[in-house]
Amino acid sequence: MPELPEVESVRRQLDPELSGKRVLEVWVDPHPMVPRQFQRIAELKGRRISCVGRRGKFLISPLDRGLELVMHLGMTGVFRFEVSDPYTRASLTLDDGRRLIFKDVRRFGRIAVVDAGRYDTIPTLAHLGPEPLSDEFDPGRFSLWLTRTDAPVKPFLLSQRPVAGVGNIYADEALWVARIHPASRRVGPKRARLLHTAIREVLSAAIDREGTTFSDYRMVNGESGRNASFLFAYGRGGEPCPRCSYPLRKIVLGGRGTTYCPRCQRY
DNA sequence: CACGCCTCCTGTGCGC
DNA sequence: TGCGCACAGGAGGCGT
Repeated sequence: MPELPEVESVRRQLDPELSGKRVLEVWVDPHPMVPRQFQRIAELKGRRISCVGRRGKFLISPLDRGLELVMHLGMTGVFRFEVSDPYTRASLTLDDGRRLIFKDVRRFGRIAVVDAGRYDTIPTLAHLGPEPLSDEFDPGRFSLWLTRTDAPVKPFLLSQRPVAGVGNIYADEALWVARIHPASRRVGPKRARLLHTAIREVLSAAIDREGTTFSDYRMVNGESGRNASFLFAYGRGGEPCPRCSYPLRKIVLGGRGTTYCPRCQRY
C-alpha cells in the first residue's frame, strides 16, 4: 500500500507527535508472526524517541542508548492515536498519556528495535538505494545501474536498489511519464535520464497531495491522500491513455499488476 | 551475485 | 446464495 509519498505523509504527522516522547508501555498482539515482524520491540519500553525520519518506505527513529526504531507499514499498516480497531497489532503508551496504535490487516508491517545503523536483519534497508529527492539520486549512476542490469526495468525499480521508495503505483506512473515499457531490458542513458526525472516528478506531486489512497492507506489523522484521481496509468487498465488515447493495458509482470500504454511506452 | 518464483496474511470482488 | 479463485499499494527466502 504505502510507497514513499504515503510514508512521507505519515512521517510528517508522526514526527511532531513523537519527537522527545518517552515510551512507557509496549503491547503486541500475540500471534505466530510477531517474532518476525516485531523484533526486539520490548526494548522500546523506557526509551526516548528523538524524532521520526524516513529512508525509502521505512520510518526510522533514533532512540537513546544507541538504539533505533525501524517501522514499515507493509501493505496495510496504519498509525493512529487512540482508535480502537480489531486489527490493532501493537500499541505504544507515551509519557504524554496517549497511546499510539499500529493497525495492520495483513500483518506485513513491522516495528523493530535495532542497534543504530545495524540493518543486517532488514536486508532491503541494508541495501537501500539513494533517496530519490536528494542529490544522492544521481542521473549518471542511475543510468549505469540500468545499463548493467539484465532485469526488466519495473521489477528492477521495485527491488529498492537503484532508488529508494518506488512501489507498484509510482513505478507504473514514472514509466508512463518516461514512455518506457515496464518490461524493457534496454533502458539506455537517454531514457534513464527521462526516467530519473519522471520518478522525481511523480513522487513530488504525490507528496504534495499527501499520497494515494485506494482503500487502506490513511494518515495519522485518519485522512486519505488526494493523489488517486491524478494517476496517469495505475488502476486505469482499459481506459484511454491520457497521452495518445489508446487503451491502457494491464498485465502481470514480476508477479505484480502492471498498467501501461502499449502504443506510447516503447520497449 | 543476480534474477524469478513463491510465501507470508487477510479481505474483497468476481465468475460460475 | 455459496464456493473458489485472483488480486491487493510490501518484502523476504529460496532455488537456479
